[in-house]
Amino acid sequence: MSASFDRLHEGVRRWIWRQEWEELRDIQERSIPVLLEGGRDLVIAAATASGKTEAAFLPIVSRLAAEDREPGGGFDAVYVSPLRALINDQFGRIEGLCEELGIPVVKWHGDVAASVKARARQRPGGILLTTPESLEAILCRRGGEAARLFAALSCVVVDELHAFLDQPRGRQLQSILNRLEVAAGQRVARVGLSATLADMRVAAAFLRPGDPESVAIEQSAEGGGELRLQLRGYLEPARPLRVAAVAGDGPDQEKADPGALAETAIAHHLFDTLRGRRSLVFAGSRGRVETITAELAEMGAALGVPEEFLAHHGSLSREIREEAERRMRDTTRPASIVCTTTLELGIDVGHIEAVAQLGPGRTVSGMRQRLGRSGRRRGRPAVMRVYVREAEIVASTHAMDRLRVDTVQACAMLALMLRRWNEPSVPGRLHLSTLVHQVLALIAQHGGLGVRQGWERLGASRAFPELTLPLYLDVLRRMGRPEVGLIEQAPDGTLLPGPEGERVIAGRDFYAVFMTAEEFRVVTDRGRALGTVPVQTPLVPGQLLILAGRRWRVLEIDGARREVLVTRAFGGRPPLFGGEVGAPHEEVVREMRRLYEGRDRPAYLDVPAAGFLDEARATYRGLGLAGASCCRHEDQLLLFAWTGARVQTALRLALVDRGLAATDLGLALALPAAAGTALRAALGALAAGPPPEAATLARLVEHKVRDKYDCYLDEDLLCLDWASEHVDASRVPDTAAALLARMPEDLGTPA
DNA sequence: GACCTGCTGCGGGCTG
Repeated sequence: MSASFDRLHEGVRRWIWRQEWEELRDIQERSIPVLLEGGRDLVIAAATASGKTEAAFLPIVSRLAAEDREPGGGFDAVYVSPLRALINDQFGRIEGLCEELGIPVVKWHGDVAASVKARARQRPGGILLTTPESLEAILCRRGGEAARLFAALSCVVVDELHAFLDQPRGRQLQSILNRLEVAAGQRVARVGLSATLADMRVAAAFLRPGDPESVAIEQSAEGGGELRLQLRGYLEPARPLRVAAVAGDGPDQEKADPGALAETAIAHHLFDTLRGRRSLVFAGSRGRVETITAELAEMGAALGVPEEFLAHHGSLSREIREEAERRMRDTTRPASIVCTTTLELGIDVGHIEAVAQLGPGRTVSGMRQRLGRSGRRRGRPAVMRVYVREAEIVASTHAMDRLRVDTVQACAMLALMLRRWNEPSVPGRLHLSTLVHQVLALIAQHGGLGVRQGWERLGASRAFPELTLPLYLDVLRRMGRPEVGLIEQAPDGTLLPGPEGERVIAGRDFYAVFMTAEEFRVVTDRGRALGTVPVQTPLVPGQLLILAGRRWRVLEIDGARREVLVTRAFGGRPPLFGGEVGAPHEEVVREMRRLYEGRDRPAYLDVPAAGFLDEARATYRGLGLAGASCCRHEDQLLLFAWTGARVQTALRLALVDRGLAATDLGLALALPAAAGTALRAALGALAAGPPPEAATLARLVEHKVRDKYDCYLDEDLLCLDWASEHVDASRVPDTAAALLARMPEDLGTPA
């Protein structure tokens, strides 16, 4: 077959023959030599379904088979996945191969029976497939056994690596990787698998924070197949007919909602192009999944055709979601799923012909990940349609709406995706909530922790790369305050759990570093679990509700059991899951500016979308933005810094700090029209001075508690942590100077 | 600031 193939263990080669593979895939050829040698960290980047899992496990299993390890001497390799569903998928793929060679494979996550885990603990060996949270639980509950369980550990494989980047969960995993190496008493090779990375250095830095240069990188050359992109525009009429609303008639009232007409037109297009095919529709929010799926289902019902559009998101029950996934894998009949980010990761839903995305979405990497789910078979194009809605322009339309921000943003993101750009990692994030968690976890694992030992594990090890010794000590002092009670100090200096710490560590949800909101379960009168709604959702009996793409009426609410009983009905709206969209990355904003200033129309725009882009450029010129940083719109000044969220937040807070009422509109800051002179003075001062202190600016923000253990931090620590994520103050002077240089002389004339 | 993700051990009752 090939040189790489010949180097594999005989049993592995036999298994490959039996699979009737004609050749090894490109990424497998490349990864096998690196991993057969062992010891080396490696990032494996290749498209979905390109054989990444085998690229990692063929050589790892080969090595284990050749070494003939002592049974029960500890797990030889650990596979970490962000999803239980992925562990179940991978178990099926690895088990057959390992069985052949007598290497045990054990699944370990929340759904696995305690008896299976007990057996694995008694005779640990082979490959352990698990989650970060289960590893956390093993280390915390069985700290004394960790050395025995992981004594033989030679390799850790992290699947869907990009899902951990920049997340509290990723920081926890980095700390756990370090704790595993300490337990093993040796350096353990780290292997990361990902489909969507554009910048391999980010992945390398995640995998081995102290020494990213040493990480090998293998990228597949395959996957440059044909790409079919379209951006479709839909016009939102300014005054939808309100005839039915006057009559007060339930279901029809929905049709009078602003946006319902464009939404219906989008649903019609989805129905016409996707029916009879296999596709995914990324709707952007759970609420929109529900309304679109319900609309598609009703179109099908009106035509009397079989149901083929299914809903999939995080508030639907496992039963409903797995049913949709099974239906997608059934190749005998067509089906499409309307989903949120739930189907962005590698859950197996079979071959997908086309992908649709509603709205520009939040990130370019998300867009690439979604596109990657289509056209997975060789010779098939990847198809993606992006749908945007824009309001009809009438006399009262706001300048920001006339700038057609969604259309221009979607254009910019598609352009950046085609240039293979991805959002980089946010530098300098502290993750103090996760640090608090890891201090408690280390105490739980070892039954106590020396102050110095904690610093070695969390700071010096680079598990928290931005952590300084003084900040670490500040966090410990805060955790030890009597009113916080997370930790106490024994006479010899050892850190022990305080009363609150005992309570937190003993809790069932200690192992996860993210929060879960309280929810009601929604059950049908036939006893079927549909999903959950946030407890804040205002619910009364008789109320109408859309869930799982169907319409329901609430029969009864059982507050004690946190359960809502529903029956089939007509009308209704989705539960209020809540939320707004944030600003895109700076590079996206820069690309948007290039689009406003350019003249060419990308080929992938349909006629209405091209019209939106023309209108956007006309507005841009009309507002004088080609030469000016600021314009007047009615009673507002609009300030365009073209910087992206973190610098713009710093600028806004610096202006607020100087008494100016600045609000963030996404692409621009808005100030009262009368503030023109004061704005000029404030920008002058900011341009001349040193950069403002980010943590001081954060004091102006009220709701900074976001992550699970933020509630234990004081205002000072919270400001540092919040600023490290949301504020880039270093560029405020330059940005202020640039704004000032392009400030028009006369701000008094309305645009 | 959208979306998503995870989970132990024990005691009591029932079955074979």
